[in-house]
Amino acid sequence: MGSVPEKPALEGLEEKWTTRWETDGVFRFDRSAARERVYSIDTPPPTVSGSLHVGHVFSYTHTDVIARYQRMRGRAVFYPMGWDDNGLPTERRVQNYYGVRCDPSLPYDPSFTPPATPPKPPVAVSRPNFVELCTTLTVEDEKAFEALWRRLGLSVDWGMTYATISRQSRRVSQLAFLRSLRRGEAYQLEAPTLWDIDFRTAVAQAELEDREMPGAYHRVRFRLKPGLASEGTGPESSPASIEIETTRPELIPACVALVAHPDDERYKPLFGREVVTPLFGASVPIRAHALADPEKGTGIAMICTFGDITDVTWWRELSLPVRAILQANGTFKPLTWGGPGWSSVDPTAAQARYDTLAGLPAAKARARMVEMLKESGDLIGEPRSITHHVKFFEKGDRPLEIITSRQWFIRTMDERPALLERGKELQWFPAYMRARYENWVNGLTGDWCVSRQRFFGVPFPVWYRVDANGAVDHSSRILPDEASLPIDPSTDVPPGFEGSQRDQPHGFAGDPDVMDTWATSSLSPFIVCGWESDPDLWSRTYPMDLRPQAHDIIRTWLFSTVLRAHLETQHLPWKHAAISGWVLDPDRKKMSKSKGNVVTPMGLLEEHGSDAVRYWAAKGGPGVDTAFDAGQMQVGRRLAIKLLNASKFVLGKTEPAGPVAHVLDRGMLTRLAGLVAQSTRAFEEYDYTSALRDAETFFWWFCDDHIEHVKRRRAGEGAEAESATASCLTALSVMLRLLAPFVPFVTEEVWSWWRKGSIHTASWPTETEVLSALGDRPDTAAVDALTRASEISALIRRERSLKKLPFGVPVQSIQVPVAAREHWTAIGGDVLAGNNAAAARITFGEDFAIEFAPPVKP
RNA sequence: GGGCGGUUAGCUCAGUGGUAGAGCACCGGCCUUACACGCCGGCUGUCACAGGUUCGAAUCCUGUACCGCCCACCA
Repeated sequence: MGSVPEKPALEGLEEKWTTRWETDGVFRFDRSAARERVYSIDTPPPTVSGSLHVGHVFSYTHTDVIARYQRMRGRAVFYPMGWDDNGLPTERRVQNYYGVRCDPSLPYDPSFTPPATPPKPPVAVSRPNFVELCTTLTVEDEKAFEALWRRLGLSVDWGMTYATISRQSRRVSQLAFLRSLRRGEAYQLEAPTLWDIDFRTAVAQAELEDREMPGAYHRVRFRLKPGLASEGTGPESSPASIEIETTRPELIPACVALVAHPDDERYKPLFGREVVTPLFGASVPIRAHALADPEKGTGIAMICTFGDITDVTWWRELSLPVRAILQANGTFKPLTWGGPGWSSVDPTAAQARYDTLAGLPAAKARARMVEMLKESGDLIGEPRSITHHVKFFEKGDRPLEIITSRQWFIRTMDERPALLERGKELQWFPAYMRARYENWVNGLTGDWCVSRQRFFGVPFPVWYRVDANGAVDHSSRILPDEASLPIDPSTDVPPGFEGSQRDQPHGFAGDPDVMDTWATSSLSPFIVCGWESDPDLWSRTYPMDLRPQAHDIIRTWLFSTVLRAHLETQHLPWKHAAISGWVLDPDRKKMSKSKGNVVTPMGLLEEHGSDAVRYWAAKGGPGVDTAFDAGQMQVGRRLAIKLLNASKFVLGKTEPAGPVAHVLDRGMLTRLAGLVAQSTRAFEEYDYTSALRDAETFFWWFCDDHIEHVKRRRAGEGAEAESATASCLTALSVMLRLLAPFVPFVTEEVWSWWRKGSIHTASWPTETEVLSALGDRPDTAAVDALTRASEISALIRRERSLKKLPFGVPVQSIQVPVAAREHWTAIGGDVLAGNNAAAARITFGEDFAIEFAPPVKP
């Protein structure tokens, strides 16, 4: 136990208590707790290569408030912290930070050290060297992140941090993958997939975003080939040519068909006929498909392999051939016209034209193509400028292409009905967020592509046999033992082979790809709860209680976690999902770096104090986007200061404390008991916002109204003074605990003045506990008296204020409204003492009336 | 185009059938032996709009407008 300082202050509380909490192990998870007593939280691992911003401070505070509440309720809180260091953002940061680029063909250089300043152009390093640099840099980032979280007061168990690239994460990711592979949920396929030409990797549907781009419609003429005489209904029904509109004329060499709606009378007679592509002279059929929109363009479209995902649908459903012209880096690949698959009525001309495109990226090829179409007269009119939405990788800079490649997928389409069921089982806070999830599940267009052609990630634990010709036989997989995981097939050698056989005839080859970062993140409950590695921990923590996260990653993290848990354990990974909103600028836009208005979180904490920032954050309820508001932080700071001062006052007299006998004290504690019940109910519904608001309102009322009434009585002696002393102490203890989840530093500080142990492991107050001071029953009559007392004091203060009289001018007489008469004996003393009216003459009447002492002549 | 939220005081937001609220801001007072980083008081509204249900609607229903978000939209 400490003592009450002379001049309590907030400065330095963060350092003092974060240190103490750490040394005392206040937030250490109790590994011996049974499952029923555990409350486990699936913390979002922030991306370490980005920087933390105000939005993180906001949403992580929400989780911490809940964690602290649950801990005080007696739960063993399992609250680990993760770092998402795996994936593209880290790769990009490492490239810029060190001035390197990864070249997987290079051998590992154990003596490599990065240049002091990033060179231009970047120096090429091997994949193992690159991964080392990623690891080095993320460790630095993680330290900075942890420092911020500690300063904010997150009550995580810092002995349980995890990283998504850690050995355990790689092991879990690979193990879950192998299990999925065994069950047939994971499969490999050579198929057209969305492809980022800069990162040179496949991307998944969940990582797409639309951006508005300028574009142009080009009207292009395709000559119709003569049909069989028996098919035509007359010469007038067979035009000489068909006009299509396209925004991507450069893809004409990849055209494999034209398509119109089956009911479109304009094109009905032409289905089955062929056209010749302009410039390249390839014969392609005219086909019918319901996805063709008669309203768009000329109502007939060209199908290319592949211009967009509709092309992929058409290609698949109409069983069309592939004519791929784009390569992985987004440029036109060299090819030979007249060869297999590239027939032309004039191969020489086609080749000459194509050769001017080969090697060009799409945008340049388009310009060249327009020139050629103009020359040949196949372009009708001028291109018509439009703006349209184009799919981008969310981290990418150029539009996605669709490229055929070998990728790993996890079956999701078949699971959609079951996933919708899981979504209904999950308790969402706020409830309407479920709709986001259901929209996403219903809108899925394909299985989840989980492979990425990147370097810093979890490798697929797969090797393939290499045949006699040195070609990789993807159908002949070699899988590692589960016990050997994690492995890296690019450096580890499969059982029964020698390292020298890598990539040799009759040898083996490692799968070159790494997993989508969500393929690891989706396993966060498995990673933290010790799936298949710590059965004891697993049995105490899984399924988890809470997934806190922001709404923008429902389609990625939440969805994929539900999917993986569903596939692996056939149930939900957690009971509750608490979805936080965003922090908005005052102009209602999402706060972002590009707007130049991001405040650094550490700066915020230093300026306002952690409790103050947490106070602001806790005012934003689940799912509610909240404006950044330094004013609210000031209010939070005032609350913290008030807590110091009020506590100092209450603790200024701790004895003698007797039974709570005075009616105002009984009324106050009855009210407090109701508040405790209400706050507890709110917290159980994740409505921490109400819990804060109500506790705060009560606290200010307690300070400004109740203390002002009882302080003079308390300063005296006897049973009535002892009642005041006892009730104020009870109230302080309860209020501090009700506010502790929100303002942990100041409440801990005050607690330390008079109590042993941390307030954060003290028990959450109960209604019963408060009522025990009142003989276990609420005293409603006392609440009535309390209300009367406040009303009369308000009337007196109002008059004093309107007459602009200092407190020092005593009240001479009061006419008390008769409504208060029955309580007056009990409350009069405190009301008069609190208003410098101790000597006033009291009468009773219909209305309130008051007279102050005449001013003293100087 | 589909879905989800929102619209209440100058600002930020509570309030989900019973007399319109809080904090901030603003204005006017007050050193009252916990706190001037404080206290007291005052001002402030067609509860977006239009219909409907109801004895009674900010609240329930229908529609509209606007704001935001998620998804779809590359011919």
